Amino acid sequence: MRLSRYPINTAKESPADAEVISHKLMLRAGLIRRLAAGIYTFLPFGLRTVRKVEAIVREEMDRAGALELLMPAVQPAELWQESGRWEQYGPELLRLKDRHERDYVIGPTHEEVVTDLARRELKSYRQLPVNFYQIQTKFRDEIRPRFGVMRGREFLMKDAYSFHADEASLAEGYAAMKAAYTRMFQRMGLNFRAVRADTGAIGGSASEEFQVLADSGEDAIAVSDADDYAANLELATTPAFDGRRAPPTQALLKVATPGTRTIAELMALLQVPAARCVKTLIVEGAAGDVVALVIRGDHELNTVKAQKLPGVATPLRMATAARVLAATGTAPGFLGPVGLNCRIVVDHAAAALADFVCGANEPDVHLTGVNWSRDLPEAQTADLRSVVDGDPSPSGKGSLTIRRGIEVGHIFQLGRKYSEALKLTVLDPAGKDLTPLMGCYGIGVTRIVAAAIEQNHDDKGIIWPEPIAPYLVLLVTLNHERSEAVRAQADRLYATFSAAGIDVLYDDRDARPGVKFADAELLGIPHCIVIGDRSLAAGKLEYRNRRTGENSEIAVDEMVAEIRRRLGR
RNA sequence: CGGGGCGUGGCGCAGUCUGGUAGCGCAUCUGGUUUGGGACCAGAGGGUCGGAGGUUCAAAUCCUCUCGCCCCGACCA
Repeated sequence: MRLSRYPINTAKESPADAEVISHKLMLRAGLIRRLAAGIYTFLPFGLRTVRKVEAIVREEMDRAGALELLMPAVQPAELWQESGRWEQYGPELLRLKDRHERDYVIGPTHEEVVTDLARRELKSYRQLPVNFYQIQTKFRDEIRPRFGVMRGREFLMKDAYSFHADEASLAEGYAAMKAAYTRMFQRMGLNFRAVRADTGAIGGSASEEFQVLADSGEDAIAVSDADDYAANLELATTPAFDGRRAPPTQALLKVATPGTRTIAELMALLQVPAARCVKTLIVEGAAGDVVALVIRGDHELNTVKAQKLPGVATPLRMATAARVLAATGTAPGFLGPVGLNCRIVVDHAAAALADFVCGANEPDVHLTGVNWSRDLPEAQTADLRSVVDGDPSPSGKGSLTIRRGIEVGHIFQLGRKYSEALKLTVLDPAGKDLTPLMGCYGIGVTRIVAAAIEQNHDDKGIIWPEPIAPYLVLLVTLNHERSEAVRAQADRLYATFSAAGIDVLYDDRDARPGVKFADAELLGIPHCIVIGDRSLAAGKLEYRNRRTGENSEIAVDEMVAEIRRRLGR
């Protein structure tokens, strides 16, 4: 494409409401334009990258044997009522009425539609397993859309749904998808991890997220430095308390700690590290009672883990101050496990402590030199906290680091949630009804574009990974208005690359060199050829590599071959 | 939904406190000079100051209501 015929300008400044680098660069480089909150137009440059991502996704899905189809964005409410999600999904589901006052939704996901399709088409176990996928526009009315297309309300998603006769087949299909996803993200040149994820309300036995590592990511993940263990912080674990702890060396002591309610205040007053203190959190129990959760002072309660504990209310609710007073006789700030008259669950790390500090269940008093067994009974232990940097990996090898990630893919073993709700059955070999198991597999196509930029940029602009670059080669002419030779040479190269099917962008604008170089860097095309009188006089052209910064002179006659060599084609 | 902030040419902002009839940079257009890292000179177009109502001789500026956007949090898979 010739830039002189492209009407979208780049910008030196980015709009004030853009926060993360990918959003700023996408606006400045003219990849997207905002239409409404979380709703964006993809301009030609942006769309080209979207299409490249789609092509890779499609190739790998097809290779894995999945079948592409295209389902409607607008879906009748009846299906959602049948699955129960009309009530469950909440305000994120965009609902609308047609002219006959019939209810519809704009699909945030397609389990209902694909299961409806399956129950109409699939009759026999012989048709299983099968995996249907599509690349299609989704709408989720996010509470807070942000970061451009990273968390938009309307976005492109690849969603796939597999149907299986038994668990073994589901596990096989799931593994095939995991392998396909791994290949896709590798091909896109992304630095990512497959991380174990909470299955949440959807349930099911396995779920992994594909997280692109980036500081701006909205998810926290724990990554092992010694093997491939990686998990969402929501469920990352570290080895449990093994029963060994240091012997007591201090006597149990009551100390006056007036007004000292926080761990930070306690550390300052008693000159003890937070890791030697415990905090006692009172949460609502499932039976109308309360449960005390004991965590080391430097650790954070993990709500996902805590609410999975038997006897704890779901969702997790902290007890009110009044409830705490009624149950313990004292107010939050001076609670401790010693002599506490309710169910106590202790985090493994807190259980491993000796000579620790805690509240005395009396106002303005704490205990020091507290030891399990000696001063209070051993209590039930559990994994209650979020792991922190440096915790040992649960695999026993290496330690964990907390990283930020952008979730670009998520694979699930769904089980029979939707096949049961929508009464999908096929006949088994004995002629009996069989309710298939399902898996679902999502990829945020437009989010990948933003995630790729988060990971591939410098202070000048985007640095596209070759496989998803909107163009592979950029031709930049310098002062072609004054040089017929420059223009002719550039035109020839443009024709050559075009004929060879190599995506080439031709900056043939009547602009000054500085403008063209700045835009070249902003747009981030991997390979740039500069055609100017100066080098042309010596029979050379200039080659610039956006990623490595390489800047070399190559003979005119060799340039095309050199580019092809670098592109491997 | 709670808290905070912001709405002034396409973009970035000043002007608001202390009312006096809208300005700067970028971008765009015209002419000229320039030409290997976002040129310079001269000129031009473009804004009912988010919207509605009110106060006032006079409102971007003060008051009321309202809409939109952004940030933090809660919520959500």
